[in-house]
Amino acid sequence: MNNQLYTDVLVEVPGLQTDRTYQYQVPPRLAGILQFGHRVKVPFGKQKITGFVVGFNEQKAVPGVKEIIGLVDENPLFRAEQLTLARWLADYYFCSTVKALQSVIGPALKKTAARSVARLYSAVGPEQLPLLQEQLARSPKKLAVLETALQHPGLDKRALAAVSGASLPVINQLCAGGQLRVETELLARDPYPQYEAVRQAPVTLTTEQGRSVQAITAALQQGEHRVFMLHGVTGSGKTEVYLRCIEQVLSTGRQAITLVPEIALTPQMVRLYKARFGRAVAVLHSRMSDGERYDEWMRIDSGSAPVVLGVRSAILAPVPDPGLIIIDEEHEPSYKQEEAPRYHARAVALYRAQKNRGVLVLGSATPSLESYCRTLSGGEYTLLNMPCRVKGKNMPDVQLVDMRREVQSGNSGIFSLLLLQKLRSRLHNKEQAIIFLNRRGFKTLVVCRECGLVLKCPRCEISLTYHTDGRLRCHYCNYQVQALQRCPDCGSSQVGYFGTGTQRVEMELTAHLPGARILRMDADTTTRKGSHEQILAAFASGEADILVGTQMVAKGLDLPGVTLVGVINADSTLHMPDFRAGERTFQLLAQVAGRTGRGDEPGEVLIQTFTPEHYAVQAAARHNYQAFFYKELGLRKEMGYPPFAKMVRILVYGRDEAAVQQAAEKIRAQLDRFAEGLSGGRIMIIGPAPAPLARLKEDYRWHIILWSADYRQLRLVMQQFAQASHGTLPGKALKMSIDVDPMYTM
DNA sequence: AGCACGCCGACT
DNA sequence: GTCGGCGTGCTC
Repeated sequence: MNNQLYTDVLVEVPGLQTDRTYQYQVPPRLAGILQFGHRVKVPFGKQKITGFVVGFNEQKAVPGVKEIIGLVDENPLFRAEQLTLARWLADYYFCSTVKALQSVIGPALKKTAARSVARLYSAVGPEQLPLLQEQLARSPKKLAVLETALQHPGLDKRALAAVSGASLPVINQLCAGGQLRVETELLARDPYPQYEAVRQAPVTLTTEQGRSVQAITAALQQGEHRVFMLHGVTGSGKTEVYLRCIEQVLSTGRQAITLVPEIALTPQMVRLYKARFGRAVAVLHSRMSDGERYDEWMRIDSGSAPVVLGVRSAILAPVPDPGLIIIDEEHEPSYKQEEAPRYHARAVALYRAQKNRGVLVLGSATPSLESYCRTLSGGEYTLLNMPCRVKGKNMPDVQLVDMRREVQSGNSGIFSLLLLQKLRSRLHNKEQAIIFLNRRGFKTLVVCRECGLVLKCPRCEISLTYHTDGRLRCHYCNYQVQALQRCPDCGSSQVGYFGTGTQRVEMELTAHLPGARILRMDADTTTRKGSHEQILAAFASGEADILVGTQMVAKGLDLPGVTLVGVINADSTLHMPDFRAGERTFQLLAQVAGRTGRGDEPGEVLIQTFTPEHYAVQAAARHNYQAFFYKELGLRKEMGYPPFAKMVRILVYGRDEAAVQQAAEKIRAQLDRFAEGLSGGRIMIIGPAPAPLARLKEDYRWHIILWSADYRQLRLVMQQFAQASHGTLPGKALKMSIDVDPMYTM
């Protein structure tokens, strides 16, 4: 259908960040065969590289046009919509189109030889058996094989050998001689073959669930683009709402994508979907083999799996007509890809839903500020509230312990007296407890242990970080001040640095509670695959009294035998040098506070903190999202941070610190020049400053952060910069990354 | 990424 | 005088 002579190819050259296509001549032997979406081998300079066919021409555009060498795959790998999506990604996130395309068609590129079986059939019919017996009188093994093949058609080689008692070479001879016919059958890998659709007794929806389902299905029937924010506390039954809505969208002949965070995509979750939709479900997650993912991808592409359940990258799946996209736990930072293209699955979902007149449902107990503020009056999202737990379970009691008082009364240990007392009573009653250590803080954080003051940058409201040169620095703008001996607020000399590890907690716990059986779960004890589950299983079966762990225990908090959860340092994430520190602390504490007490016993939560009056801590303790939201929103507005602005972060990194700093300074000067030429909304540019993670894997890291309420202006600056730099830096040892809407500024 | 072109220092 | 340093630029 295309008698085109020339083709546009998007080339894949490492180190070359270009959105240009290159024209190649179509050799006669590929005329009529070469199609849009084909992966091809092409000459490029002196090398041979791969590229993707993205267009055709009748006319030569370049005098020295070269010829395509050949096809890499038999079939095209993508359709026009997928290229459009890749182009959007490349444009929005300032990365090369090939890189974006490679992400969009990821699994298709990793095509592994599909598993197949060679089934064997006798080439002669049973009526010829007497004749065979005569012919093969001197080859009893061959005869036995053919007789077996007649009796049991369709065995594979090994089975045929076993049943007939012959060896494999005999069978191979028969195949070669044509007496056995070989049929190759492709096996589709099904990663979850054991979960088939089972009819269940229909669940009766709560009033709130019913209302939410009705609102969403009504929109689905209208076939209009809408966005719903499903704000439901943990245990309010959001999943059932999702399943009902998917049923509805399937009935209109369209498809649904559900995204869940990595840790939530457990076998139980898959079982739930498979039980409702059976083989219609395709699952995509990072622990699958390339082959399994490829098979699921193809089932999606062909339309035979209209229900997609997966992690972040599933938002790129080749679903033909996604009428419904659901993002569960939409606030989770794992939806942001931390390598190019640095996309946020929620942003991609919004794009696809808009383009496709689809419905987007964002579910969370602790919605991101970005999303929730769009439900306010005048916003474009519709809020659906589900404030109650199903079956009338109550939220657990949360108590705050002021650690400053503990210090004042002479207890400078990790544990408050109250926590120790409660732990002892749990041990006595043979109940279990979890100690949650919010460790992801910085040892270099400066805190007054008397009044709880944390030193902050006067310009950025970001916590200052202690450097070994004795100075305190802001990792946003590079503000510096000499380290203080005394607290500037209360004059106390009890100024110290934060940092408590799980090992130390475990040790001190053993000292305080001799005889208690303690399990530790953190990055050190969960290196092996599955060790995470093993530790939780051991704890669930009562092999230990206390489980000590970091973030990752948060998902194991549903254990019914647990009646106490203790949080050691609620503050440590609070004062991370990041503008989202408060939001992340609230989300974490709210999650902890919301997850216990699912058994019959009411759960109890104890949060130790140096700043009990902090709004994020207070709101989490009271299960009050609104209180947190409005306070945080006010602060963001004051500072002009997202969601009131769009933010872009440029990170420069490399082995040579001086070169890194110099390059970062050059970039800053360049950005200033680009920004100067614009009239419009103001663009804030700070840095270059050493990134909070100033050194990572041998590389020194400096960054520049830009933000503006006027996103178009910011884009104009960035577009000029991206064009000028081509995504690369002069000097071989220097690297750069551009992060649009960064989740972390570390 | 490779590989060319191109303009300044120490060698036969 | 030339050989070669790797800075800058291009690859259909």
